[in-house]
Amino acid sequence: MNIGEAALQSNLPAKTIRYYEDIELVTPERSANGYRNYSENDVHRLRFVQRARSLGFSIDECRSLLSLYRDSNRASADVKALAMSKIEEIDRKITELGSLRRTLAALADKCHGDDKPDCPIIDDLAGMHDPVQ
Amino acid sequence: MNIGEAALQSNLPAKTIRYYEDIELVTPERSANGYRNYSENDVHRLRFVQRARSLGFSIDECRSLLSLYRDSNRASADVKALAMSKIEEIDRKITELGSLRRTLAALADKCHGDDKPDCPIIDDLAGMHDPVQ
DNA sequence: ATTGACCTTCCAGTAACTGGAAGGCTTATA
DNA sequence: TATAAGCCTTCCAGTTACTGGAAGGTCAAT
Repeated sequence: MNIGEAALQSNLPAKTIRYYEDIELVTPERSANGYRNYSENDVHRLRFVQRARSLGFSIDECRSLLSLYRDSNRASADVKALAMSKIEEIDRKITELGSLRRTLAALADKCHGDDKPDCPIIDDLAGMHDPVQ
Repeated sequence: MNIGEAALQSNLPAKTIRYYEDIELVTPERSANGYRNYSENDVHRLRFVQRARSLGFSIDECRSLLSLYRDSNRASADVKALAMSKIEEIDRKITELGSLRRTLAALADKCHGDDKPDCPIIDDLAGMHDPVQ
């Protein structure tokens, strides 16, 4: 099938699919007219990548997952390890965002948010020093 | 002062500071020998940016914040609005990451993680279809 | 005079696309 | 048969916020 149909079936923009061919992630055959010709198998792989990407796996991790996917002898432990390290990464990010949020919320809370220039947020960013310029 | 000292005082790599000049975020004078010459004021601005960046503000948002900072007539409401929208953004990200985590954890939980090929994580990514090649 | 630490510019690469231009192919309609 | 719409192609450039490295100039101390 042409790239447009593959895009519909994989829920990915055609541009992205071309990009995936560029980086040799999913490489279709070509039809006589030079159009990309995606097999069912290719579309499976595209969908696979689409799901993995939306779960936060990087392209490189998708590459690993795809080769684990293709390799019927792979151990499920390998896949689980990838997933677990991804979970840890997510936990780190959530913690970081949480502390970011607390800081910002504390600042916003102190700021009266009216039309007067006095602003604790700016003061904090400025390190409580004299205003610039 | 030279860029090295400005780097120390602002807690930013020299490379990054040069980049900030490139994009006209913080633009120092030059000494006779062509070296960048950072004033106290410049360093304030660098620190300001460093703090704002570490709070998750984008470069463009830093630009807005800097001009609010410089403008003694700005309303604190403007700054608060920026902070609040940043907080909402953070909340969205945390929610997203949380649901990602739940999905991955559920998958990892179902996966026995041994040396056998049967793996629910891969099966899910594959959309439970036939394995690809 | 020469080392070493600092500074300069410029070029290229990162991640993962996205937008747009210029042009070829296909299919339907007038 | 002409042509228009809607696909498809490649290639180039831009995005975000830096980071690395090469080639070379400057400064301070020995």
